[in-house]
Order: sequence, then C-alpha cells, then structure tokens
Amino acid sequence: MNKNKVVSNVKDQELIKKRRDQMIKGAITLFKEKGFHRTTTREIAKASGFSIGTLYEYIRTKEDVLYLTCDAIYEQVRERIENAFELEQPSRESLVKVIESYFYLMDDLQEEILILYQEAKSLKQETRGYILQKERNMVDILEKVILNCIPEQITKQEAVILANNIFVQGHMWGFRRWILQKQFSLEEYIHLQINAMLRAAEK
Amino acid sequence: MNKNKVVSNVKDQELIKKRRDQMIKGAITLFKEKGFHRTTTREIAKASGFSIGTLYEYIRTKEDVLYLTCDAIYEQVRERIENAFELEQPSRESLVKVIESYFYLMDDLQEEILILYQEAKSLKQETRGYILQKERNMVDILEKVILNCIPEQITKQEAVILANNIFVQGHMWGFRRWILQKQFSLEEYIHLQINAMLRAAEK
Amino acid sequence: MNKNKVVSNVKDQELIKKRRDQMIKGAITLFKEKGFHRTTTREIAKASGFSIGTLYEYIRTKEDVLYLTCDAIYEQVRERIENAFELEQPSRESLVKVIESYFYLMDDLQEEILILYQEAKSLKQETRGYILQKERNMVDILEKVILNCIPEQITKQEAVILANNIFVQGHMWGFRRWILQKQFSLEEYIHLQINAMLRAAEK
Amino acid sequence: MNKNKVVSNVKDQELIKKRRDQMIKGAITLFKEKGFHRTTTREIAKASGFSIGTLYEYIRTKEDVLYLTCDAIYEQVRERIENAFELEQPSRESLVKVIESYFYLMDDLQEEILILYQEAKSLKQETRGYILQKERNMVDILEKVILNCIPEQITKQEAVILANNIFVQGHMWGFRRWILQKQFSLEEYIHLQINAMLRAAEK
DNA sequence: CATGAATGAGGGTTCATTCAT
DNA sequence: AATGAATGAACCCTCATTCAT
Repeated sequence: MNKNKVVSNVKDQELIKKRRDQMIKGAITLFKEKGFHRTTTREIAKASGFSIGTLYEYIRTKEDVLYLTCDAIYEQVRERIENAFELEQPSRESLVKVIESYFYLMDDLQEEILILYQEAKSLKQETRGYILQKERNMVDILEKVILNCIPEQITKQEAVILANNIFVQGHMWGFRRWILQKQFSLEEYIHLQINAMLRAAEK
Repeated sequence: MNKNKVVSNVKDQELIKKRRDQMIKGAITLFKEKGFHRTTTREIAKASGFSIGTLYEYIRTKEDVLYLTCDAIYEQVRERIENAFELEQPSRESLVKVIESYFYLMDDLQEEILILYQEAKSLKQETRGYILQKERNMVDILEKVILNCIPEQITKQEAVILANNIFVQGHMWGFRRWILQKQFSLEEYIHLQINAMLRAAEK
Repeated sequence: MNKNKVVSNVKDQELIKKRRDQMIKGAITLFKEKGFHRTTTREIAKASGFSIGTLYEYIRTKEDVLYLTCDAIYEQVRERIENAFELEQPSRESLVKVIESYFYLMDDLQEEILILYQEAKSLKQETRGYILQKERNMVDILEKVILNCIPEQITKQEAVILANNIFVQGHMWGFRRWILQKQFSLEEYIHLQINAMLRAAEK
Repeated sequence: MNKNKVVSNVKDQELIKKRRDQMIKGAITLFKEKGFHRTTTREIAKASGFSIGTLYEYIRTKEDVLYLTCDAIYEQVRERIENAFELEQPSRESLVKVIESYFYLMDDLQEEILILYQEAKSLKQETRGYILQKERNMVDILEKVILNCIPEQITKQEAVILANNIFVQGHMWGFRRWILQKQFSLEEYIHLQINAMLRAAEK
C-alpha cells in the first residue's frame, strides 16, 4: 500500500518485494558510506546483486531508490517501536522502559537515521510529505505513551515537547556520536537523559 | 588562519575576502534552496556576481565553496553566541536569558543550520573535522555557562548533556519546524523547553 | 514467398500469419502515432496482444516488424488497386475512373503512406529494395492503364511521367494535408488534378 | 530571429553562428547517411569538429540540432529560390525559366530535401509548425509567380494546385530518384514535366 | 508455444574544471 | 584579475534482445 507508489515493470509481486529488499539493503550500505548523491545507480545495482537494467525494472528513477530506502528505514523503526511499546502497562516504570528501548533502538540504527537526516530533503515534495507523515506518527505514539504513563505530572503541551525531545535525543546519540559517544557509554547516556527528562516531569 | 586553508590564485588578501563573502552569500541562498549537490558552480558564480572563471580564481574545487560556507555559518553563530553570552552575570536568570537568546538566534538561522546538517558530511574527512571542532567549541561555551550559572544543582556530566540538549533543541526548532512550528509559537517553545530543562536541574 | 523472408521460431504457418497480422495491425497504429524509432518492441507486443517473448518468436529483429508493416501496407494498396483497375474497359473515361479510385484509396490510406515515406529508409538496403520493387510495380500498372486508355494522345515517356505524377499526387494529398486539405475538398482536389493532367494529355 | 529560438550558453553571437554552421554541416552529412535517430549526438559533435560538451553549449537538446538543420535547409532553399525568381519579367517564358531553376535547385539539394521529408515529423508540434510555415511561404511564392506570368490561362485554384505540383515534382525527382533518374536525364525530366504542366494550362 | 524477468551496451545530457585571451 | 568557451568523464536511463521456465 505504500511501496506500490513506486511503479515497476515486473508483475510478480513477491519478486518485486524480494528484489526491492535486495535493493534497499544495498542502497543503505552505499548511502551510509557516501550519501545519495555520490552513489551511482550502477553501484546500487551492483550492491543489490543485479544489473542496471534489472534495477530499472523495479523502479522508475534514482529518487525511487531513495524513497524506498527512507520508507524502509521508517518502517523498520516503526515496527520495532511498536513491539517495544505495546507490552507495557501504564506506569512511570514502563515509560522508562519504553524510552530505554527506544534509545537502544536508535543506537542500533544510527546510520540509517543519519540517512534520513541528510537525504530525505532530496525527495520530491509529495514523497517527502509521505515520509514525514510516518515520522509524525511515531512521535504521536511516543506522546500517547507519555500521556498514558504519567498523566498527572504533565500537560498536553509538555507531552508534545517531551515526545519530540525524546525522539530527537535518540537521533542525537547517533548523529552527534563524535561528541557524545566519546564521553558516555550508551547506558550512561540513557540514564542521564531519562533522569533529566523525568525529573523535570516529576517536580 | 582558517579561510586560508583554501588556496587562491589571487594575492590581494582583501580582494579574496571580498570575493569570498560574495561567494558565501550566493552559495547560502542557493544551498538553502536546492542543496549543495543540486547547485552548480556556474550558479554559484552567477549568484556571487562574477564569472565561473573568476570563481575558480578564489577556490580550487566546488567542495571549497561548501567548506567556506559551513565555516562562515559557524563563524556567524559563534560570533552572535559570544555577544549574547558574555554580558551575563552568573545566575539562574542569566542562564535562562542565555538560552533564550540562543533559541532566538537559532530561529533566525534555521535554514543555515539545515545546511550544516544536510551538507557538512560531504566535506572531506579533514575539513569536516575542522568544522566539527567549531561546533564542539560552542557546546563547550554553553556547558561553561551552565556550570557557571547553576553549579550547585548540576553535575559535570549533567551539564554536558544539558548543553548538548539545548544545542540540539535549538536546531530542532528549525529542522522540525513542520511539526513544531505548527503547534507552538517560538515563545511557547522556548518557555516549555526551558521549563522542562531547568525544572529538572532544580529538583 | 515474401513474408517468409522473415524467420520465425514457430512452425505452424497459419499461426505465423495470424500473429503477424496482429503484429502489423498494432505496429501500424503505433507507427502512425509516434513513428518507428519512437515505438518500442514492448509497445508493439502489447498492442499486438501478446508478450514481448512471443513477439520474438515471430520475428528476429525490430526491423523485421517495420519490414512486415511496410510490406503489408504495399500489399494492401496493391490489392485494392488491382480491384479498382481490372474491371475497366480502355477509354478516357475509364482512366478517369481509375485515377479517381486511386485518389480515394490514397485518401483512405493517408497515414499508412506516410509511414512508408518516413520510415522505409530505415530498412536495410536489401529489404528496402524489395519493398521499392513493389512500388515500382504499382507505377507500372498505372502506366499500362494509361497507355491502354489513351494510347494516341501520349508517348511512352509522357506516360511514365504521368504515372509517377498521379502516384505522387495521390500521396501528396495525404502528406501535404495541412496545406491541401484546408483549401480543397477531396472531390475538388481530384477534379482539379485530373483536369490538369488530362487536359495536358489531350492537347 | 529564428535561430535564436534555440537557446545557447554562449554569449558571443558571431561564435554561435559559426559553431552552429559547423554543426549543421556535420549534421546534414550524418542525417543524409543514417537519419536523425541513428545519429548520435557524439557523432554530431565529432563531425562538427568539437567535443560533445561544446555541442551542448550551443543547443539544449538533440532535437535542437534537427530543428536548426531543417531550418537551415529551408533557408537555403528560400534564398536560392528568391534569387532565381526575382529577376524575371512576367511571361510564359519567364515562368518556364523559374520552374527550370527550381528543378535544378531541387536536383542540387536532393538529399537535404529527403531529410525534411523523413525527419521533420520528429520535431515537436510547435517547432514543426514553424518549419512548415516556411514551406508554405515557398509554395505561395511559386503561386504568385504563376499567377503573375500566366494570369489569363489559369484560375486561382488551378494555380494553387499547380504550385503544389511543381513543388512536389521537384522533390519527387530526388526522393524517387531510384525510379526516375534511371529513365530520364534531369533535362528530360524538366522538359517533360514543364510540358505536361503548361500544356494543360494552355489548352 | 508463450511468458516475462534479466541483461548491458549505448544514448542523451550535465557540469566541474581548465586555460587562452 | 577577469572572462567564458571548451572539454570529456561520468551520470541517469532506455530498450532490443535473450533464455529459463
């Protein structure tokens, strides 16, 4: 329902999924390394394990690869967020756990997140909007978890800000690694951030 | 000591500065609009008010333009930060004022900051390191202000985190404008963020 | 004896004829619209109602399609010319009738004729020669009709020229339609041309 | 006023004219040989005596080359037609002379005319219209000459037809050379055609 | 016989960079 | 110092053709 936005010459839907997965995997590796603009379509094809001709059987333009890649990254984040979030009972402790898992997840996906930060703006207006909507959804989930877990200590507005802060602080661990990861272990970082955030909410 | 890293054929230092200022101004406009990779050197020359040949009298490669531009943006931020920070007497209130001015500054320079986020990675290893050092310096300044203003309520580590959070939350206002600026005015945003941060530190 | 010049993997001659007829029909539609070079083999296959793989069971190269198409057009013209010409008794009136039917035919096949004019040169030397021979035959038929109908008023050479003129004036109605069809109805055009031609022959 | 329809990066108007003349010359040679579609831009550049990069300093797309080429051919024809036509006093003899010179001209430009017939349809709607207008102008000139020279023997409509016939019979000598030039010398052809045409008008 | 996924040579076009003037 | 014409490597993308199923 979303990958189908990108048109393919090939009819076999399973094959499309398979080839695009190869493609995305190859593209992520390359985009991490040299960014979207410095990566050529031939390199993407090669990294995907097929020819340039085949690549273009599954996409229409190079930008499609970027879209599929960004989309896949968000999809991955969303999926893992939902797994981590759904199990919890509403309570301060469960909120802490949710934030912790989110930070661990962001640690895991540092480089992928970087791609979003640096390349998503190269998507066309419409496509970018579609991708940003996904991001908004994730922040919304976070916000709901917060309001669910500590409803008494926080206003709606504060929850919005808090959700955004958590969201970006998770990214920050990755895109500011050269400064943060030299001074803190992941556990320390998580601990300090959660403390700072929740102490504020508890006052 | 820094712009001289970029080699020029021209001897006259004043002229170099003048031409490069034109160049940076043109480049920022263009990079805001279409990013570094989608901007051509011809366009930069035109926007700078001189010919492509002249452009290359003052730089060696296109990347030099990016470097000069990023450098100039940081320089601009640094300068204005220093102005805003130096006057204050250490106190909780002065810290609040510092943060406020920083947020106003970031509101002002939203698009320039975006350039740094999206394009700085296109700099060569060495050059990028040079630029990042400047950023580190700025966070350090923030950290010192914090430790200076509220030494009793905060540990060294917490100050590091807080400085980074402030720093990034300032950027966030710009690069997440599509979500934040629809829900909050700048003043509300500042108010909420400062409250959340400092309440935590005060508990 | 002529379509067999194009090699097919398929044995069943009837099937070959059937498929090639589909193919020619599809190709003519496409060539009218966008010309030979801008039409892809995939489009031809689709317009023919079968897959690209099947297309290549019945031809060897894309040029074969062009050849078959040109050949079919000529064949169509020839067939209808013969029908129109054979019935007549030699006389001035019957010559007029012949020319009239030829002009009506050319009006009917305007677009097909255009294909011949614009694309036949893309055929390989040998193949093109084969096609041109067909054309020559048709002019010969015209010439004979002329000599048959008005032997006294015309020399052999004049008949050759006249046959070629009629032939091309028929085409002209189609390929100069943007100029002729705005000024004349088909009937007027026929009337004027026949008058001009035959008055000359009658002097 | 017409070549300027094609945009160039280069500013020096004289240079543009010089380079485009080289380009047109190269292109005509190649188009004669293999047609527009089978000619690559690299070949055009080479035949023009400069690099592919330089080629694209003087045009925007490959189609521009076709346009410039067709335009130049028409311009050549027009120029020579005007020279041949203007000197004459209106009389039957002068009309004959005009037609003769036109046929000689067409003999000279056979291959160029063929390009127009076969490739002009590859021009975009608008551009093609522009080119066709030039053709219309030429037929108009012929028509006026006719009406001027033999006003008494011919109606307006007949003159239109006659002008178109002369026009196309000139082309025919070239694009049907494989049939006509084997049977007639140019002089014979001219003689026969003029006789046929004017005898008709004189009856 | 029919299918359609796979291939890769090759085409049009761009653009960073150079260098003669 | 300033100019801008020239260059060609390299990019994105297409499409005729093949071949395993």
